[in-house]
Amino acid sequence: MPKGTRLGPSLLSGLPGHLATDLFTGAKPVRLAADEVLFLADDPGDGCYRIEDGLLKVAMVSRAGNERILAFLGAGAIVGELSVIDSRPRSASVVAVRDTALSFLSRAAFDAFAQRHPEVYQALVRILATRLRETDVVIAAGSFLPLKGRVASTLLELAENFGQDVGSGRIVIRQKIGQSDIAAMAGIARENVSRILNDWKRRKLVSRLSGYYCLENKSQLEHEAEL
Amino acid sequence: MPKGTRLGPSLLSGLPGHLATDLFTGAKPVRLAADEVLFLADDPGDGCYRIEDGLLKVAMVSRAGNERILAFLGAGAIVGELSVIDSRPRSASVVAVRDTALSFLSRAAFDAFAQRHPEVYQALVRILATRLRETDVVIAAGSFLPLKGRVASTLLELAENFGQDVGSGRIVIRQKIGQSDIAAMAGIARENVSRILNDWKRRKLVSRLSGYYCLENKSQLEHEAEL
DNA sequence: GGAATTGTGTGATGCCGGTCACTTCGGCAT
DNA sequence: ATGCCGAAGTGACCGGCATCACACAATTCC
Repeated sequence: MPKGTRLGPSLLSGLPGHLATDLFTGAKPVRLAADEVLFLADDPGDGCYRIEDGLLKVAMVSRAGNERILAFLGAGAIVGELSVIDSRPRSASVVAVRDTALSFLSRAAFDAFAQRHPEVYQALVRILATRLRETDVVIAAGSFLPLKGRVASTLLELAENFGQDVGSGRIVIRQKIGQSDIAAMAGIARENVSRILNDWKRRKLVSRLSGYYCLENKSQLEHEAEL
Repeated sequence: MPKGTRLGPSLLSGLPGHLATDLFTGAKPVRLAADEVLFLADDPGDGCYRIEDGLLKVAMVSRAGNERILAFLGAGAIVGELSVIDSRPRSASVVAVRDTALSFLSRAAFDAFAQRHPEVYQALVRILATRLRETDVVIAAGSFLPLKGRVASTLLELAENFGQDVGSGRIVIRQKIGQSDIAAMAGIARENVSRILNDWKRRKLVSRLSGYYCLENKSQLEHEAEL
């Protein structure tokens, strides 16, 4: 029997334990049903949320209706902090992928808490730094990589966040992600994701395990993502 | 005679006055000649810099040698903070565009100061939030906009940072930016920048004022950048 | 002041990848 | 099972943009 279940650690961008619980005690619970929107880009924003349970999708939508997915966020992640920090409108839209439980923290409450516990800023700085590095990688991928590379890169990112190692280097992505989601993350057409994924299935780089995508050969995928 | 010289405010991402001076007193001065590199992506990083004077270019370079410019940073800006925050390697390369004077602050010095003045974290959070929003815009542009749109968007970004209003809505970009720079910022081929810019010259959207590009009609450009 | 170097303009060519138009599959409810 | 509907495969086409290959400024430098 293989080793089993290790959860992606820092990549959910959570705060260190006690801080999170302290900060969000008294936060107002919010529930979202699947496909319900939390907020839209350009909405005014006066608070942030912590994901207690469920899955959210962060995306930008063009006037033409195309969407570019910036991230999927799971339990423990903070979402909507930017507006709390700089009081500007929301920079992206957030929708629940499935039923999700959140805690809402108003800017006022945050500010009050932060006044008493300046350490939150330090934690926030770490979170933002991580996000910044991630988006830099996305920009680099979009600039330099051809289709395959971007898909590989996307798959690896998903594996980081939602991967579960099931022995001999095989990693299952334990979320029902469709190929249109992958397409929107990589910023390419859905049809091409199909073609590429099939090619990789034939070459045993990925497989489908009861509905979930599974990386059979991570290092080879990493190789596809280079240059 | 027109109004003249107003400098782009927050977009150089500086810290509020007294903090910056306090934080960087005792920082070691560093000088870079034009085209000298400050550091390269993946270098280990153990400190950050403040730009006292001059101009730096932040870019990522692909294995194939193509470069994607993330930002130009001028006096007052902080560069290299990410590595100070999370102790990871530099996320991008930085080169001096012209002779530049910097102050170097080691991570140790930063940590020590931050311990005594937790407000720096709050300021840092603001800076990072701004950067995050900027890169989001870049991703959106890269995802949704056609060539012209990206060039327009790039020009407007430059105008934000280095624009000087010279009356009747005309904005001169007071830096010697070549069209290969614009190309690398927009992530497109240099030749196309040439074609597009000429088209816009004919249509009186932009002009060349003694070697500097000048936006004749900002709102029209903004329109080109939409959808 | 010319030569060397660097930046800019413009056409011709080709290909990557998006779009269209289907077919086929897979899950889920009747 | 049977039918339904959304997701996944696949080919044909075609257009936007990179690339190549230069001519032509415009600087910089002896």
